[in-house]
Amino acid sequence: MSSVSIKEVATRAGVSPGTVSNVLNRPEKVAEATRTRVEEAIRDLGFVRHGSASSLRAGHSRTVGLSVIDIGNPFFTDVAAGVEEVASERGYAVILGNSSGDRLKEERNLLVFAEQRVRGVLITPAGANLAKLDQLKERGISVVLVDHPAERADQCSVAVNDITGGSLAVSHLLSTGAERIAYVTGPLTIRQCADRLIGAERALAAAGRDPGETLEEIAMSAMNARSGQQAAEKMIAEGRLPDAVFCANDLLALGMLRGLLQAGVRVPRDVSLIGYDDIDFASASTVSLSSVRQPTHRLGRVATELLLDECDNPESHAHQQIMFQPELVVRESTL
Amino acid sequence: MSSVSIKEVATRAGVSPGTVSNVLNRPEKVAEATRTRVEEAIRDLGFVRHGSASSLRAGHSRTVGLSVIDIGNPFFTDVAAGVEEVASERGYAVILGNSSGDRLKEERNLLVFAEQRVRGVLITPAGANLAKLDQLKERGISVVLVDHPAERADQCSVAVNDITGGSLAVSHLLSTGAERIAYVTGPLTIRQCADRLIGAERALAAAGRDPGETLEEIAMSAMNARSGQQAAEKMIAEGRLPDAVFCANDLLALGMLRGLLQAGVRVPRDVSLIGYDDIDFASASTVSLSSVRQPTHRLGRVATELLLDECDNPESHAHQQIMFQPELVVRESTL
DNA sequence: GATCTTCTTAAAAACGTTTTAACGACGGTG
DNA sequence: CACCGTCGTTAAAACGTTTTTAAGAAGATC
Repeated sequence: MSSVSIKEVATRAGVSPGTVSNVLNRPEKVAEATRTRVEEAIRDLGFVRHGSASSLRAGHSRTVGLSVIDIGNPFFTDVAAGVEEVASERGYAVILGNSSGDRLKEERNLLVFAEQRVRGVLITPAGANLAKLDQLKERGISVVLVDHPAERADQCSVAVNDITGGSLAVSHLLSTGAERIAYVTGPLTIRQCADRLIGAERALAAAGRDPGETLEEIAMSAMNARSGQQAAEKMIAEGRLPDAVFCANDLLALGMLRGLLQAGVRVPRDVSLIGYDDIDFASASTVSLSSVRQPTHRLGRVATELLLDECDNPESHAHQQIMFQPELVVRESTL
Repeated sequence: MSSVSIKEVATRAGVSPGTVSNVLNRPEKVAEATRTRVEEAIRDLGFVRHGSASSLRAGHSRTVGLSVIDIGNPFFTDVAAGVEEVASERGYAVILGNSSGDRLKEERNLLVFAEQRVRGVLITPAGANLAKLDQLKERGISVVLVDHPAERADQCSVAVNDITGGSLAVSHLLSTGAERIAYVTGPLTIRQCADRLIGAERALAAAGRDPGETLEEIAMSAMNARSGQQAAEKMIAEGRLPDAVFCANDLLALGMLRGLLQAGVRVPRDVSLIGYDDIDFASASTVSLSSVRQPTHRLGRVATELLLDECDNPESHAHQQIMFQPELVVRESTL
């Protein structure tokens, strides 16, 4: 209602609006005495800057857009937490969009971001909306790809090497003596799932095994615990248990674990099991789950730092495609 | 960069800027022919409305602020998903703030919301920042309390009855024959923890038990799986196992489960166990976890609907304090 | 054919800030 | 003593919308 404007602050402090603006944005430019006077006036009147007016005139806002595929997945939640942390530290607000893997929803999120004239966008692309992203850049909105390596050099991206991750997992399984391995995954159209498979095959090749003989793929439509359990039931029904199971994420692995134990299969004695992501619940499960850890929180932090650097130093900024390396975490399920 | 303004759309369509604005905001006020002409121009030029300019002039933005206590907790994640859903449906953007239970951080979030001139704020209060919330309302920003019943009638709130929830859990434990029950909780300064305790005591009283005899409180400083496991280890070290354990949330319960099983305690045969929240992982754990389900997703949806109703129909809007009822979910851990 | 309605569009002011160019005062230098 | 930077401040224009008021055109009525 009673919104205090910069003008009222100015009259109370006995200066011009321009000076108040300077106090707000370039405090070093204004004399000590007047500055404190203005700051007092601001406090007394409870003035808070009108972000819209500010960004209208300045040409850019202090907000970033974040579009994730599934806010319910602990992986993305961790990323989001990292993003929020950095943004908040630097005085930026985060506008959250959840695409649910839906291309249209993602497009709508991008439109909202464009309307809000966000300073930049962090996105884990779901659909093939790359063209839309270029449109954003033409509008002067920087874009950083999260958990998706950029194909081109004029773009920043932060990702984790999923091929390495797949190799780590399968090499480890081989080292425990596995001869037949099942790869339980989501749709192979998902880049992460496909890359982890490639890594798995490389590890087999490096060990002199024939992937066709050693590895069996079980692709589920969803990547949650329910699907994992269904995969387990299917395996058991068919009566051909592998020595080891590699799941494309921890939710699948937790479901698999439950399915196996319920059928009386001992983990890891009968079947070794490894997941991916190392979500918190991986270590909390009864047979604690081996997994491939990704620096999720850092992913979010670094992506945001990259983005804000690109915004604040557009000239000196060098685009980077950062690729983190995943890390093997051995727990009880693969002893 | 090349931001298309309403003016350019106007010239291309051969109308005035005002007419374009009408097409955008009151399409029914403008003749069919000109409207389609303007819409074409908008499409051809790739015009997107400048949100800042719009809210500056209109006096309000199409954004809501959401401040949660811990974005890493699946409970809040579910709430956030519900919020995002409704907001997105109605063309609102969600600005996300994570208070991490820190009072100062929460205050900073509210400041950011105020600067962005959000239309309204959804908040699960962490600190005692109720005064700050009143300041927001004076500024014309509506506030809806989430998972926290409003003390006053001039405020909307959405919560779940934690007293009932505590009763449900403990009544159920009693029905399985428990004589001595442990309540593993976070700090009792947290309203939810305290209310669930009250409910537990009521259930005991209703069953004619003496709370002092039957119930032992174990308060941990954090409410995660690690704390739950520590609580289990402490109980085992002291050598006095209760018949049943009621944990104030599922993270604690999962840790407790792991701690008990590792020590060779059988669940539910030796000790029954029930958690709270019914997060996805509750059903996925090896001994699936009984829990008290809260309508988390709905909590977020309803809170947002309430908020947007208050914004859009300020006159006809009636403040509501909605209290949902929790629901007992019985699984293997309390058979 | 003139006047009056009704419907549609145009023109201009306003929202609250940032920014640029200009200005005055003050010391220091020639 | 005149001149010239420097520093601190101000006045005014601009950002892209929305909204209000006024004007114009088309059609209807007498």
